[in-house]
Formats: sequence, structure tokens, C-alpha cells
Amino acid sequence: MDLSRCDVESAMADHSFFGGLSSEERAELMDRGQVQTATSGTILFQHGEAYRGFYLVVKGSVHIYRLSPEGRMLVLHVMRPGESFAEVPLFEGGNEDTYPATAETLADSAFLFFPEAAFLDFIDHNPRTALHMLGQMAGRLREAVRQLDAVSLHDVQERLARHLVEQVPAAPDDPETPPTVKLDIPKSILAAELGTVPETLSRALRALEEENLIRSRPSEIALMDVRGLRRLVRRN
Amino acid sequence: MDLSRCDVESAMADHSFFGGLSSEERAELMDRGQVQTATSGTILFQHGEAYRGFYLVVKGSVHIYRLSPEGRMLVLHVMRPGESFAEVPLFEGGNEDTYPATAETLADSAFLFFPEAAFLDFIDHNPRTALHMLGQMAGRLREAVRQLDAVSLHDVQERLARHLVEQVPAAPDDPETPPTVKLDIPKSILAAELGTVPETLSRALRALEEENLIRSRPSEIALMDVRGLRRLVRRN
DNA sequence: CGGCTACTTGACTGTGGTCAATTGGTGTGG
DNA sequence: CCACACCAATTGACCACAGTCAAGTAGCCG
Repeated sequence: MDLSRCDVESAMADHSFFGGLSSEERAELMDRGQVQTATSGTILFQHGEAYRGFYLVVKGSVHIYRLSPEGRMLVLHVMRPGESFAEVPLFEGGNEDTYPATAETLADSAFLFFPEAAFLDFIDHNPRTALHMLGQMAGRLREAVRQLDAVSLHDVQERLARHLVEQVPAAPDDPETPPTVKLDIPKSILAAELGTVPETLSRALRALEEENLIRSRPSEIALMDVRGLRRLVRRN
Repeated sequence: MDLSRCDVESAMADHSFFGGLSSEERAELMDRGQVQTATSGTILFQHGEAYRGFYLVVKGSVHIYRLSPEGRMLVLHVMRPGESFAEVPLFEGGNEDTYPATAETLADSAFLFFPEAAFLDFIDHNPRTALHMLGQMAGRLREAVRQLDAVSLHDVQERLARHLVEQVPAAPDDPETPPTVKLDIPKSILAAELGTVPETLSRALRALEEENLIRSRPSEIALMDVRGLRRLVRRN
């Protein structure tokens, strides 16, 4: 897999937290990380496994999920370049030192992997870092609450509508061309992100299309009536 | 409402994070907080309101919840003495400075309230604090993931069984007396904690009772067969 | 003792998950 | 270049969990 040092640097710069560091700090951090690559469909770690460290996505994508006993999948998050994941066990008291979910690549991907000890050591020498991490964690927590709200208080159509309008910039770039969401992941993963199954997602798409709110194509969805979609989502 | 300084100190000592501070640090922090009291049923803040600060429960209890448009309630957490809540907006970048959920007292309660600025200032002078906060946040995040898993991947009976066995110490204190969960909150709140409604909780309790797994009394539940309950929960 | 609230029970319904069959789109090999 | 094969996505038929509405019961406080 081809992967330049430049790609790694750009992923770190994009990162919501590493991006806030000085370039010297970033360089030091990069030295502590190990570049790893994985082909599509590789499981990086599984729910319950002993913790080793966390990842920064440089290239490709990863879905973080949990499985029901019957094998149904709930996707907690799809991680893309510039995002990091699996930091939670870093900061918990040693009592729980396992991955809280499973991570699997959705495409050929590259990462910077930070072993637990190396990163904790970095934080010791850069205490300001902890505050940035706090910001990151807080954001994730709010996100988790929203997802909880969605799954348990809203039906699939509403969740889908919310997901779509969130993918689109608040101010339309061109009032005439309908904004479009490109699907870079299989619909089965999108379904699991919404807490449902492909069959139900399929029906929800058709329902929205019949109300002329969207136009669903194989790998992209045009939002024909953003205002109408937002009305579905209103009332959070 | 009667409330001694001693109660406040003991709540802080119990707290998973403040408990790790030195007594001098704790004293300084206490000076920055304001004692507040509220009668049962008081709304401390509502989802979407501008952020003011966070709370430490000294006495009583509080449920943190979100409402569906139709008014159904999802309880994210019930906070008891020694626990703190609403820290999330403290650490998020200024973009989102609102409470992510609603907080309402379930009984006459007392708090230590920390205004945003006062606490951030404290952290500046006690950088080690940030690490403890990180631990706290990480734990919450894992908890949120578990709740998400439960709500979307397990039925009400399983969720109830899990909730019950988690309330009980791993090692039974007396192998003959069945461990008992005391209900200090209305069943309607417990229902909302499980992501359901009182009617369904009622039926789930009856179902477990008919399988001789529990014995349900008006305000306490005896776990007659912990092993059997755990079997329901197994497969997380 | 009366009235209020919390809880329970019953009957009904709808959303959405499952299973099975079909379609469609893509890549490979003849 | 077409045909087949494979996997993703869709559609249809079915069903069950759980939410709603309504009525009834129990427990508690005034």
C-alpha cells in the first residue's frame, strides 16, 4: 500500500485534537505512533479484547460497532481520515482495560497506531493535551446522547432524515441544484448506523422518495426538499 | 432545608473524581461552588438551555432525560449523592454551549453548583484535575455505549434483567437470602431508564416473576435466581 | 373515609425485524 | 464482448415486540 509521510501529516493536521498542537508537538507525537495498514474487511480489535492502544485514521475508513447475540449490527460511528478512535480505555481507571466495541475497516486503510504507554507518556510531558482530549470526549458524549435519543425516541424515517440533513451544509451552495449525499459506504452499514437493517432502510428511502423529499440513486441521495426533511427532524 | 457543611464534604469525598483530590484542593473547590437546594420535581435546566455550570449531588436524586416530540421520556441517568452531572458543555469548544438534556429532581435535594468560569479557572490552576475528568468522561462514554447497545439490540426483558443484576454485588453476601434491589425511584422512571413505558415494565416484571427469576414487591425486587438472570444477560 | 396518584391489566395496533425470493449492478472468465 | 456468477439491494409476506388507550386496582395522604 502506498502511503507517504505527507498523508500522515495531513491526517494529523485535520484531526480535531492533534490539529490544535504545535508542529513540534505533532512531530513528537508522530514519532510515538506506528504506521499500520489494513485491507478492507480487517478487524482491528474486537469488543472485550485487552486494550493495546488507539488509532488515527490516515486513509480509508473504519466502522465501530457492536453485535447483538443474534448477529445484528449496531454501528456507533464510521471513522474517516483525520479522526481517531478507541481512546476511551486510555483514561479509565485500570479496572476496565478492554475495547468497548469492535472496529473493522470498510476499505483499504492506513493508520497511525498509538500504544497505550507511549501516549500516556506523551500526555505526562504535555499536560495541556489533556484539555484537548477532554473536548474531544465531551463532544463524543454529546453525540452518543443524541444517538441514544434518536434510536429510542424516533422512528427510522426520522432518523434517516436527520442523518441526511446533517450531511449537508447549513447554507446551500447553490439554491437550484439539490444538495447530494454521496454514499461511500454500503447501505447495510448505513442501516446499522441508523440502528436498523438493510430491508427497513430500503423501505424508508422509498417512503421519503414517494413524498418527494429525496431522490435515491444507487450510490448517492439527492435531497430534493431540505426544508421538508428538516420539518421531519424538527423537535430534535 | 437542613444541610450541614459536613454533608457537602462527604459528598465530595464520595465523588469518583473529587475524591482523588487532596483535602486542600477539595476545600478550594468547595469555595468556588455554591450550595443550592431544590424541592422534588424541580427542573434544574432544560435540554437546549444556555450553559451556566454543572452540579454535584449532595443529597436527594436527579434524573437526566430527553423527551420525544410526543412526550415519551428517555432517562439517561439517575444521579445520586456523590455524583456530578452536566460537565459536558464545559469542555466542548464554544460552538455548542447548551445543556444536552434536561435535569429534574426526584426528591428534595441539595447540590454544589459550579459556575462554568469558576471551575475552568480551577482547572487552570490544577492541571492534574483534567486527567481525573478525562477518566470520568471516558467512563460515561463507555456507559453510553452500553446503553445504546441495550436499547437497540436487546428486548425489554433482557434490559431489565441486566439492570437488576448490575445493582447487586458480584459476590452474594449471604447465599441463602436472595439479594434485593430497593426502588428509591418511581417505576415510571425506572421504565424510562430502560427506554420503555411503565406498562411494558410492569409486564416485563411479571414475566420474570412467572419464570421464578424474581419476586416483585411494590418498592423492592428480590432476585430469586441471580444465575438465571445472568443467563438472560450473558452475551452482553 | 374519600380522593389522588402510581401502578397494573387488558385489548388493540403499528413499526420494524425476519425469512425468502427477485432484481440489479459489477467484475470475471470464456 | 457477451454470459455468467456473485454480492448488494430491493420487494413481498409474515409476525412479534412493545407502545397506546382505556379501565381497573392498590396504596397513601389528607
